[in-house]
Amino acid sequence: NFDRCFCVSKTEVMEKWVAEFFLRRQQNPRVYASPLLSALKPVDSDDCVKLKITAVLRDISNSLIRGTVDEGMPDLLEILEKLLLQERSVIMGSFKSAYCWTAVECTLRFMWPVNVSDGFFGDAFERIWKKRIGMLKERESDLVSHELLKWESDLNEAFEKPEIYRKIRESNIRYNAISHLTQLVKEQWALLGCSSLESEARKRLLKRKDSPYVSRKRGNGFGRAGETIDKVNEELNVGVRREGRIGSNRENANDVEEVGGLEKHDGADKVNEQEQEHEPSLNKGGIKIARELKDFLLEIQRLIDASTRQGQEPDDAMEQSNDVTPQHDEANRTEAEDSEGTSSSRRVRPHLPTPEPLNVSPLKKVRLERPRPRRPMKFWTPEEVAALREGVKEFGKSWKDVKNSNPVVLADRSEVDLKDKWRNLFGR
DNA sequence: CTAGGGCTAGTA
DNA sequence: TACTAGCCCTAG
Repeated sequence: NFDRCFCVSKTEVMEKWVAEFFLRRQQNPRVYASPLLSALKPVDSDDCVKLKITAVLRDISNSLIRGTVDEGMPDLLEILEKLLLQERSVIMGSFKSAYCWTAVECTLRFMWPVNVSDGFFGDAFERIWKKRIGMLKERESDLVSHELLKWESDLNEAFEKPEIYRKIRESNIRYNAISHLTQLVKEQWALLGCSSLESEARKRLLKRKDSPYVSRKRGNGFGRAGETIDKVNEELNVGVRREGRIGSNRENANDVEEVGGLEKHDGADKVNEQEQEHEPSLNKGGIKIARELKDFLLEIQRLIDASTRQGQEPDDAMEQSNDVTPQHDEANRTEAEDSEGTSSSRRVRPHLPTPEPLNVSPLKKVRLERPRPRRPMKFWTPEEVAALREGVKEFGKSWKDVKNSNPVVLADRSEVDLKDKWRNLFGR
């Protein structure tokens, strides 16, 4: 499948995989879905719907991690709804609840004054419930639930009855909103199944194992993988146990938990738990899958290397990649690899150069280049000491404030210098 | 950002 | 060698 993909459009598939890889990672806080997707200008195909869903989920997750539920959230949810409909998925109850509580929370943000007429509650109601939700009603969206309509009438009533306004104003809507959103995101991540790279690795493994699942149609890597993956995992785990050399017994305890598990979780503090769902879970399918995935990634690496360095055709690189530096291969092979099929044992680990250290901090960069020369010794003038005394009298041992209290006289002294001088003057 | 230990150059 | 003033480093 990999080969075929590369015949169709190598870079396109690669871009999608790279985008998907980044979107699924929680650890990179600088990845924001929209700019990443627009940078990759993905074509509008069925494949892309899943990638777009991944992107929207990443945005929602990021928002939840920051703890913000603002009016960008209903936007995201509406986009997600459209994408799910494109995929002909059902809009689940959890989605409706999440949308409802988000809408309420967005309105509640404007209910901070004690009286209805003092704030922007009216504007918010108009904007969110009349316009936004009005449009949902027009197109008969599934997001318009009974719950939502109930809230609409309650909020409407709040204009007339101060006690209802007060009651709503004082309720903890935010908690519910975050809980439902967290639940929604968790479910949707689970429904997305494993990443394209991971499913590709699994497929390749199955081919090699000559499994009955090989002939099964599994999509192109961007299709839904939910229930088939479960079966595949089952098969893999059975295989692993039967072979009895990869994956020690303690790993089997984890087999029960699967990618598609949708157990109920309520509570805003669960945001990070759902993030684990779409992270690569290498203890499940076992070490073997991990190795497959790694091999596969290394193949991509070689491909990129070959095409960028020598301007070679990627397909040629693929062919050649199977027989290079055999002695290196031999040296690095483990017991488990030895007992595998020949096609995999012929694979080699490319010798990659040690990456240059990333000097993110400008301070660190200076330190790495050479040790900073010592500043020349400079005795304190009486003016400086006087300024220090004055500053301490006013601000205490807040050296930053002391320095700011007389920045002209103390221009040559750092906060640490002030502290050191004070220590010299009045002992430790 | 601060506190506190440690280092260095100068001096008795 | 001991002491001091000023500067440096780094944990929290």
